Amino acid sequence: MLSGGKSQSMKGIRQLAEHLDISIGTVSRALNGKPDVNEETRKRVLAAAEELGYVANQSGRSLRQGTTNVIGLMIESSKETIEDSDNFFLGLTSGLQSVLARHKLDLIMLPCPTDEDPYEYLKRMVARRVVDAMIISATQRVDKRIDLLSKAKIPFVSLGRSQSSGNSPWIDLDFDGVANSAVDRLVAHGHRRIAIAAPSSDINLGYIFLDGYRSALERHGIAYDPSLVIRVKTSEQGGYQAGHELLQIDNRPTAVILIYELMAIGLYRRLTEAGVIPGRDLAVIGFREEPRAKFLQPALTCFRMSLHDLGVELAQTLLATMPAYSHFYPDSERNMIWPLKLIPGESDSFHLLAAQ
Amino acid sequence: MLSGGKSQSMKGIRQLAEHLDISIGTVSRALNGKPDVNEETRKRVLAAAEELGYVANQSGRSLRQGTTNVIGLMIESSKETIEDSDNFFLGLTSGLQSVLARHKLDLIMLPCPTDEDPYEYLKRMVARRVVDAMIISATQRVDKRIDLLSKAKIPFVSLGRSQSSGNSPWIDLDFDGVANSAVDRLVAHGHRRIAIAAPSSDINLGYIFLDGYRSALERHGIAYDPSLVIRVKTSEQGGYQAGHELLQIDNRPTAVILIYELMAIGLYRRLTEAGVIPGRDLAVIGFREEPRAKFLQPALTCFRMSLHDLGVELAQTLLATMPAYSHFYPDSERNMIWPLKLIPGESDSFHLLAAQ
DNA sequence: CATAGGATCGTAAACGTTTACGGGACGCGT
DNA sequence: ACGCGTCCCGTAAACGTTTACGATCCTATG
Repeated sequence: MLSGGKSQSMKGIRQLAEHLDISIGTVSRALNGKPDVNEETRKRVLAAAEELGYVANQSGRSLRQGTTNVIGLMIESSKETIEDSDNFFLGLTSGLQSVLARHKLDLIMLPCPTDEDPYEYLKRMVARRVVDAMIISATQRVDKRIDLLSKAKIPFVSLGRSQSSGNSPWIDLDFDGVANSAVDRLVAHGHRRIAIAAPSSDINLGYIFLDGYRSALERHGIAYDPSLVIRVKTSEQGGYQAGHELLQIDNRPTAVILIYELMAIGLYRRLTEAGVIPGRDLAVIGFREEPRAKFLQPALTCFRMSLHDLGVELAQTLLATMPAYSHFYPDSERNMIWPLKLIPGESDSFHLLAAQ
Repeated sequence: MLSGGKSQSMKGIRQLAEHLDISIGTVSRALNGKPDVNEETRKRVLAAAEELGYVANQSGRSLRQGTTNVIGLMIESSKETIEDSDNFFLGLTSGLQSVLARHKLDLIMLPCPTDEDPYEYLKRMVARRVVDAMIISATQRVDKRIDLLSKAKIPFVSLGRSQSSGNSPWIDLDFDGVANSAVDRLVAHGHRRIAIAAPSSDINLGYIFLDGYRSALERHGIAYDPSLVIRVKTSEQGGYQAGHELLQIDNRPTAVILIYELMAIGLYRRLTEAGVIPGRDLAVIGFREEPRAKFLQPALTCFRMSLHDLGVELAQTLLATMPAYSHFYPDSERNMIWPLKLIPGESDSFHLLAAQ
């Protein structure tokens, strides 16, 4: 046949094989780096595949070997977590992909529709066998998704620990540590009435954060005052709202800890409206990398981390639980508390002791 | 056999079939709503499937019918567009999914790694046949991806028109209209020196936006002054930068048009630092839904849109080009300019004429 | 009663790939 | 000459599903 067209429509491995006058089995082995194939012919095969633009059909491959080479990152836009912005996930994917790419694994994001139950959504995706493994975020305090994945024996790692996590792998931000050092720092500056803004404690991070706050107060011999705990959403609006409620507390606190930096923007605005100057009349400490808060004035004292690095760690933790890849990451921790770094600003720099 | 366990491990349609003592073909037809199956047995099948938690293996299904029932949304984090920040994509998916769900189509997001060429990435995904159709964003002024998809006969719609789009479907924001009415409005307030901040014109939206700006000036008999065009990134930093450059233009402009609302936050900050009050000393008009800009003071005059609705429209436009679904959307436009609504604020409310 | 035809179902091929298995060619040592 | 091992390759089965086709049963009609 003379129609050995250049970039003709490439149907499948079969066409590629007869174009090369080689059996289809050999072509497959050549492409997949299997042994038992002459180095000479392997080169020919690879060249031809490149030229004709052949890429293996994913369905056929998955069907045969029961694996998809795809890792799923489930995302949802819940307004109670600090993980629901495009920036957060795009930051993560960068780190995730840098690891996954080494193993020829692809990452896809699975956005759970707002009107669907996350559990049911995940169930569907898992049953369809569209991913080999999962990364879940916005972990709830009790999270059925974890049981589901465990039972289905789908490798996974959750961003955020949960009561449901038995010995399942997770990475969680160091809410406890952050709450503690925030309190420590404020107390060292002379503050005794320290408010805190956190989301509803259905979300585990809210729970842990608050727990760290309470234990830190106790450590300093400061009585826990429930009226200083402000329940708001972790958004800019939430910060505005927090500022509003803060101003109405009698015997106003002299400092406030925010669970999410983004809230600081709203908080500043509300305070400024009321003539209260952040950093002079009220100390503020924030939390988590948030580029949008970068320009605040006075500069926010906060805890930061690298989303990219977190992504890297997540990927490694996940792969370590997958038999086919675990040997690459022999001493990866199954659970991990992700540290954050204090970035001193001026929002909490005034000393009450000196001022009084 | 007595081991008709409840939620035993469900291997496939075969197990389901012999559990029901029905042929595997009938089960398949029953599940897929095909005719030629007794309504009675269909119910039995559906019930059993539900009970045993059977969901069709996606690979087998895709392989057979050459379709995946998955729509891909390609995303990348380029810092030059207005589509890569905050919750743009999460906002879109909400609308997209509300339409796709009706047809039992799933949406996945395909994040292009930052170190990979978007074109190559897309090519890989397409060749693998992992999606039936594509939605691409951050369209470039010339965009090879469009040729690729056209040639591969993969249905797609692009958010943003391009020189490369022949008669391929797209939806684009009404940059032209926005630029025109922004200029109109400012001119009506007496402004003659109107600056504009936009990204590099490799990005098509920058080009179109600027074009609208120029033609509007011309319409009003105002000479186009290149020194009033500020090239910055479409971020908060970009806005800050824009403010900075703006202050250094001699014979300072009295108004500025921003291509992206988020920039307003940075701009306000820079202006305030310099003692220039937005809305009094400089008129500002922004563009695009951006919740973070909601609290700016003075309130930003801007153009807004619903991301959800845009997602709906994108999905419909896409489905209209897919033979299997086109009859659902008979009179869907192939190309569309997405209108934005002017939300008057106070950032441009002062009249130069009155002031002088 | 014969037959047509509709309703319902079973059978088997096909989708594209990977991989276990076996076979041929060749080299080497005995 | 024979046996054995190595290297390379072809053959065919298998993955789970859908669907074209044909078979069976039942009913209505002539």
